[in-house]
Amino acid sequence: MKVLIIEDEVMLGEAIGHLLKQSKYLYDIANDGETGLYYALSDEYDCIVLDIMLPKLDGFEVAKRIRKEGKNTPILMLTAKSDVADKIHGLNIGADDYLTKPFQTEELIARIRALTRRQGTVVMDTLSFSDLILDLKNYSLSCGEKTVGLGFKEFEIMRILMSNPKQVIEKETIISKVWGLDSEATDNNIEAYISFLRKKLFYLGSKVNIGVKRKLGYFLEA
Amino acid sequence: MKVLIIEDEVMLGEAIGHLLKQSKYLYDIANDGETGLYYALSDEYDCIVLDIMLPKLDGFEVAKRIRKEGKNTPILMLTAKSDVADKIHGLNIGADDYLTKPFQTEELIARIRALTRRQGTVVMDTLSFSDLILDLKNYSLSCGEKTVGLGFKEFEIMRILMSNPKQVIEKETIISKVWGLDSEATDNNIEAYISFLRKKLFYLGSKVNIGVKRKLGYFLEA
DNA sequence: TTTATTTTTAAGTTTATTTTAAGTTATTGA
DNA sequence: TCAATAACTTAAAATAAACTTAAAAATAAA
Repeated sequence: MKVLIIEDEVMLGEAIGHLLKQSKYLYDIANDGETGLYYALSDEYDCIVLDIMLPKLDGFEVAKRIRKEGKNTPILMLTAKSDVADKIHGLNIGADDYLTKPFQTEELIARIRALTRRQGTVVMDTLSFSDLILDLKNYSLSCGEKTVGLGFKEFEIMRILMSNPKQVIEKETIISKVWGLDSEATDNNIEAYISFLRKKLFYLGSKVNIGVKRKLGYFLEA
Repeated sequence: MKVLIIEDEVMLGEAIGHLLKQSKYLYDIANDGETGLYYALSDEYDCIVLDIMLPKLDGFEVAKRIRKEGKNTPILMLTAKSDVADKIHGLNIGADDYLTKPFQTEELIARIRALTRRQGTVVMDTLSFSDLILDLKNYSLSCGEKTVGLGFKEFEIMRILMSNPKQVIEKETIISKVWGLDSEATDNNIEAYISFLRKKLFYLGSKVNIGVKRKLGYFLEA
């Protein structure tokens, strides 16, 4: 799960990021409306935390354009004022929830959790493919009796592969979802993790293996 | 948008279908688990409404097999009991949402709408000609039961041929599309790949073969 | 802080794809 | 009919991509 934070107060942005990380979310931060919008449209995020007061493009404008592009990524708006008019305006424009600064950290996390939960649905807490079960709650992968814990990045990669089993996922996609859009990560980074994951699949004795399509990407096969 | 209803109570199935029709959805109905599963695997549906109590194969089993085949079509499970254990079991197996009978019709439609919304844009992910299917997502070519993986260049060539079946594609065109405009590649390069592809078509047992027009290029014929 | 874990880096190794090339077969037109 | 040309097939060589590791660096936890 990945959250985009659009917030110009650097310290606050980092603080939110830190909180999210502790709750096992990935995140990126954009410091102004323009870059924020650009990131938001990339489709990498499961939720967007959006400040209203922003340089270049204010939060309302950002939200409006995101919706205009047909994206319905959940948006949680942040504002300094507890102005009801602002709130209504934001919700009309397409924000999904609203939080007034200053806020309790638990409150923020709770709201993000609510938004990232699939609309009107109970959260799914495992993903499965063939004989594998990926536990989204405690970051473990199991096959029959055996279970192994996965590191953060191992987990994210496995999740991407297991949400689209048998489909070739481009390395590009994996890098931008796991390391971030503007990351320095190279193919070799992915390769190392794929190697780690394969070792774990072997240990688990699973029938599943991670296949590769040269020049393209990776996929799961039974 | 098309929904598959797997429900043995004929009246209920029809009623759901009727509701869906009013909301501009297309639908098919299967009356037992076995046919339901068969339909589900055809990849035509954007959402599946699945009863648990079913003849031949129960809903849990159907869901499990759908996921095992790597399909992640959203599944909305229906059940008569409001049993929590059932609910958890269903979600673990890969259902995306749950609804207890009897239910409000608005509720059903709202949930189906939620499940079909997050799917995003529909992309064409296969090309077909005669008995061949080229899978653009996992770079494979299949005919009936058999499937072979294609390498990058094999795939690109096959894609060009299959997008213009029966039309003669000049070698020039193939070279510039696959190797690049300013490449050093010779006709012999293409010939080698055509040979590889023919071998694979033979292995697949397809009726299709790659024909040649001397001095011009190649084409597919049934 | 120290310790443990995760992540990155980098080099050497392996492997799949791609190219080359030489021998074979088919097609064309003089 | 038979050169001549074009296309076919194949093995083996070359190349580029992917794999694997160990070790260094960074990060989180104690």
